[in-house]
Amino acid sequence: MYRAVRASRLYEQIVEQIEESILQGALKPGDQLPAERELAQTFAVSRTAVREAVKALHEKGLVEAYSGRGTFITNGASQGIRQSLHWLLRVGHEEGLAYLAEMRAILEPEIAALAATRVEESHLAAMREAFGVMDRSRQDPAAFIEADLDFHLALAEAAANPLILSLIDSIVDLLRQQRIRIFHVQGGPERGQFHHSRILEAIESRNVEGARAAMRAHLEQVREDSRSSQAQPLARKIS
Amino acid sequence: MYRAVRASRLYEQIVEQIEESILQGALKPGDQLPAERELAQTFAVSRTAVREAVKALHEKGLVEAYSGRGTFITNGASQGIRQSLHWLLRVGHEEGLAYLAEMRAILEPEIAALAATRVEESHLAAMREAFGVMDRSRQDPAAFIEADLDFHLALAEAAANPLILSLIDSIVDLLRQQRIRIFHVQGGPERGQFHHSRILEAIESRNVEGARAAMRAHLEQVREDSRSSQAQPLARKIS
DNA sequence: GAGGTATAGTGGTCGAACCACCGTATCCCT
DNA sequence: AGGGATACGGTGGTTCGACCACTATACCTC
Repeated sequence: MYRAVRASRLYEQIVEQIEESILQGALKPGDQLPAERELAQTFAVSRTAVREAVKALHEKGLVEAYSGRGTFITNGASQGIRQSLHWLLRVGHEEGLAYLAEMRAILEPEIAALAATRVEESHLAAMREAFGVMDRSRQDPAAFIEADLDFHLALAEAAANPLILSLIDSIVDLLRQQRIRIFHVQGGPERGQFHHSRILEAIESRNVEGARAAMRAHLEQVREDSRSSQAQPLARKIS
Repeated sequence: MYRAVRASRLYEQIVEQIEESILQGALKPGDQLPAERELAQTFAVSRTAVREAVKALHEKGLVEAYSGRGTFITNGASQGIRQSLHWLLRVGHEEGLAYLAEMRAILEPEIAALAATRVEESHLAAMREAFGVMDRSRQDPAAFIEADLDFHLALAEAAANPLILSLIDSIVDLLRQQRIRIFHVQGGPERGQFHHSRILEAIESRNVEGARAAMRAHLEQVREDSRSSQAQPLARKIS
């Protein structure tokens, strides 16, 4: 059944060494990686091997290469999660969005609860800012949705769990691309803002149970709006 | 701020075409990808470009290459999630495990709840099997832990949400590597089995609230055992 | 028939060369 | 002296052709 593990794979060793350098702090996000030709010399391997290593690092989201400029370290460690979810969504087609919504329904209330215990002033400021933008953008779907996602992202940051943050970051990114627009249901933004304000208030007053309940109510409303917008597909015309 | 998106990147186009083939069903898991030299001819590019594409697909977890045999399609779409979590854990060091535990604490009770509504006989069989193995392995830490993880995995499968399943699958895989062993706390396995049986019963009788509560209680116990095992680090000696 | 041995095909690595692109320093013209 | 076109060096992207290590299979020998 099992096959002997081969330690070989030259480029993997290079990947590990570079990853180690990042972990040690020798390479920080934004730093430029040495040129491929130089790395090849350093590791005493061909440039091909180095390129494969860089390619792997790129796919992991640890590095970004710009032709003519160089390769730079990024902090997009959640890149891989985003891509995986993206793929799972593609193979899942329509049901995929339902699964994504279900996952949100599980995560977000607890995120709100965590946020209520750990929130700091900077997060509150970001949330208030996003809330304000939404208030001013009831006529601008794109801006409203953008701010909506920012709101949820700030909330996830307040929960202060990098793993969960990465997950929500990926989900938000997917929603941004899919451009869910339950938005145009009659009175949608108003109802959304009502719930947002309740969430914000609960977080501000460190009310754990209140935050959880408010988020649940919010998601419940979004789900119902989503259903009714499917019933009248005209509302989906807006890009 | 933004930079023009360059569509170029030859190998990315190849990646997309192959991904498309997989989505269309022309390539199914287990199938062998055409040889690199052949693909190069098909796409009318150099073998190098093909290799970079294959490398990218490999990093995404869509493909597995064996030297001397060929490259095969895999169904490990959650590979990327695993790697990302693995990386986030590495950069997070010690706290990482706490964050992981927190995420589990959020997900698993809801998974149990979902499972209670969707479970099928095959999942129940898998869970009973894992339960039985644990019962017979109170003296064998490795086997017990393995079965424990299987139990939680079967539960996640019963929840019938592929996104969540991928996540739990990744988390379980990480825990397997990290070899958490709260196991050796006095009476640990017995307490664990008590909770497992309660969870199993709740799922069997489709008791949503009961399943959620039982899982919460289980995780709570694990957390306490984990704390006390840190207090007496001797228990960590077992590999 | 059982054994080992050639063989052909696979992915992995190498090296050299060329391309397209970018930033900058330089030079020339005004 | 100032400002804009230009040349240059460096970077990643791509190509080619060759060789290596490995694997499975077919063949050949005993």
